[in-house]
Amino acid sequence: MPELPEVEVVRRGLETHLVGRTFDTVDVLHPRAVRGNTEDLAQLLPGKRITGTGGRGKYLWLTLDDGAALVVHLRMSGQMLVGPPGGVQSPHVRIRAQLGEIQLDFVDQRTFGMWQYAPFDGEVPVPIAHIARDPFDPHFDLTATARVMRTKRSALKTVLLNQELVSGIGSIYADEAMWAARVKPWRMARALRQRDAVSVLVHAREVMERALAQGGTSFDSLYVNVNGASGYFSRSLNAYGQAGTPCVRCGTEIAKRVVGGRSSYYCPACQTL
DNA sequence: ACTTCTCCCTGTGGGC
DNA sequence: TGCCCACAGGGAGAAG
Repeated sequence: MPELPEVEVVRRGLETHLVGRTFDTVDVLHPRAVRGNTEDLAQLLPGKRITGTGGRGKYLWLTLDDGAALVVHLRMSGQMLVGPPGGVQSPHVRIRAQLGEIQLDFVDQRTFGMWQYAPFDGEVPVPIAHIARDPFDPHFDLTATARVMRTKRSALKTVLLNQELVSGIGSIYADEAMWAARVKPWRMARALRQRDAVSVLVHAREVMERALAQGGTSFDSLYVNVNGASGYFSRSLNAYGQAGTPCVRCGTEIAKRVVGGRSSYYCPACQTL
C-alpha cells in the first residue's frame, strides 16, 4: 500500500523523532525483515548516531554517523512506529530497536518489508542506485522521463509501475494519474504522444502532492503511522477501487480490468486517449 | 537486450 | 452462518 506520499509521511516522522539519537540495542525478531546479513545489522547499528533521513520512491533511509545508511522498504504492510518502551504490542513486530528512551518498532504483517545496512553510492545508498528519481525530487526531469517512457513496448500502467523509469508510483496513484489525464491503462506507452505522457506524469505528481498534504496530519507527537492513507483513501480517489461507482467526471460506472497482471480501475467513457 | 512471469506472505472479503 | 479461496501489493530473479 504505501507509495511515495505515505513513505514521505513516515520519513518526516522519523526525521522529527530520531535525528540526533543513537541506537542502543537492535533485536531482529524475524530474519526475513533484514536484507543482507542479519548479524551485521544487529551488531553494526548499536552505537551509531542518526544524522539525517532521506528517501527516493518507496524507499527511505536513515543516515548514520559512520557514513552508511539504514535503508528501509515498507513494501505492503511495513510500519515504523516510534514511541515509549512497551508502547507497541503487536504480534507482527519484526525488529525492535532502543534509542535512549525511545523505542523504534518495525512492524510488518506480511514480512515483505526490510531493513538493510548499506554504504552510499553518491546521493543514495547502494541498494537504491538503480531506482529512478521520484516526482518529488527537485532534479526529476519530467520531459526526459516522458520521452523514455515512450520508448517502451508495454502498457502505460506497466511503465508507470517500473521504478527504474520513475519511482514512487504504485497501482493506486498510477490509476489516479491515468484517470486524471484521461489515458487508458492498457494504452501502449510507445503510442503515446509526448504531451499525453507528460500529462500523466504531471497528474501523478499532483495527486501524490494532494495525498501527502492530507497524510501529513495523520501522526501525533510520538506515533508515526503508515495510515496516511485513511483520510485520503475514503474521500479523494476517483478511480482506484471504485469499480461500479459513478465516475465523478462523467457519471459512467468505473470499470476494472487486469493490465500487466495488476488490477486497474478506469472510466470506460472519458478515459479515451 | 528487453519484457513478462513467478513467487514471497497473510488478512480480508466475496462467493457459495 | 460458516467455510474457503482468490486477491492484494513491490520488486528480485527467472523465464520467455
